[in-house]
Amino acid sequence: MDFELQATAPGSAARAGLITTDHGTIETPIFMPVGTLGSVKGVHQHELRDDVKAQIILGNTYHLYLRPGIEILERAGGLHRFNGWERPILTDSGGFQVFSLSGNRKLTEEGAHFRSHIDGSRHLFTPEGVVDIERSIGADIMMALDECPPGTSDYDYARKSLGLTHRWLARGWKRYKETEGRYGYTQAYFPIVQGCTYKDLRTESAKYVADFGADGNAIGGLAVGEPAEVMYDMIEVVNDILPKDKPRYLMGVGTPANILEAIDRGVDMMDCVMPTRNGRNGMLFTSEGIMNMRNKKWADDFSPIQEDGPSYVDRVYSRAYLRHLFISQELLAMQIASIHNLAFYLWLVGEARRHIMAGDFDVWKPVMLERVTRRL
RNA sequence: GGGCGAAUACCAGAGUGGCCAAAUGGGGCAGACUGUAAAUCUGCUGGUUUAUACCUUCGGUGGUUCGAAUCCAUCUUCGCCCA
Repeated sequence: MDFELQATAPGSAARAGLITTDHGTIETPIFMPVGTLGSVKGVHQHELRDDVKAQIILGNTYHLYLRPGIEILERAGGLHRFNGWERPILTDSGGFQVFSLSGNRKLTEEGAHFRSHIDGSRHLFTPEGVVDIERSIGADIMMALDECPPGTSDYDYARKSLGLTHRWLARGWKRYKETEGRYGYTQAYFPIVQGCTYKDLRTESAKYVADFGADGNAIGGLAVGEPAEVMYDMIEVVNDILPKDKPRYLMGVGTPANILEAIDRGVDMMDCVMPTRNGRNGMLFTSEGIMNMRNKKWADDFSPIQEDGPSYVDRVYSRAYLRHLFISQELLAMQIASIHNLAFYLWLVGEARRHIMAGDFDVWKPVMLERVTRRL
């Protein structure tokens, strides 16, 4: 994997770049749709590619390991072959599930002991084992196994957790270096900075992570309950230390506003379930603000979803019709909303990139920020 | 013409003397959702700008009772059955 820094924005830490993988290039800053189980919920691959214009999608190690299972993925020839997505894929390690399935897991030095949320069966994720699984999935970018502590963690817990994440990282990195891609293409391995909301821990972690010299570096453990301003502070602290010539991936973020702020602070890659999950639940993000499509105010609004929107669904379907589909619980409602939201997210980061390269990101961003946070 | 049964909030439907502004479901209104255990979850849904408070409601009218959605009489409407 290769990263070329193409431009930096005056008056900002924002940058534009190009990531090259064996499955194609990625223009940064980029938003990555989440496809936990190997599917971006409700969106066909051709819609993802041609309409949403996704350049890379996510899969999840924990979920894919449980279903369909590693053996099937290996026999399929990896996830790209299995799901028909020929562009890059990034796999999360399952670290976030350690956090979100907190009732069903126990952490030891060895690894994360899980109970499957599906059948209650017991499993152990070690840093080495997760690398092996991600090799089998065949992700272009593999994430290290980490612990993602809640944003409200106290200092002692955060410090202890960070130590574990770092020791796991060293073990995972060792396994990564000892193995190779099993389908004939290369796979990158991204370490993850943790440290909760404590600047000294974030600093320590960023330094520790940077020393591995990985192809890219991630910032984890944010947008997990802490105030947005604290998250922005942490991004600044970390990005001050992470190497400039490698992509920086802010994990699990976020709202359109979060994304603009993250880009402004030098983040290159982001992912979030928000455009798809909130879309399925009736929330639309647009360049004019946020709409709850279940609200009655749209019942007789026959104007397009977004007249100048980046996706065909924006122009073909009216707000009134989309509301009708949501109220009637039609599957199409969730599909339209997912495509629209993803296309909007990709448009947003594409515009950010364009303005970074044009040199007026610092002018464009505050205007856009005001617009995307409106409630329509 | 005769007999039986039923009428409850937007809809369906519990409740058969006080704990009933009235269960439950649907519908409606609004909110939440950030590396997806989520096509999920939460709140509200007679009125009074807030309410553990008051007012108006359970087909109509008139009674019984300290007290009625609940009991009685009668009327109206609907359904079923018999001629």
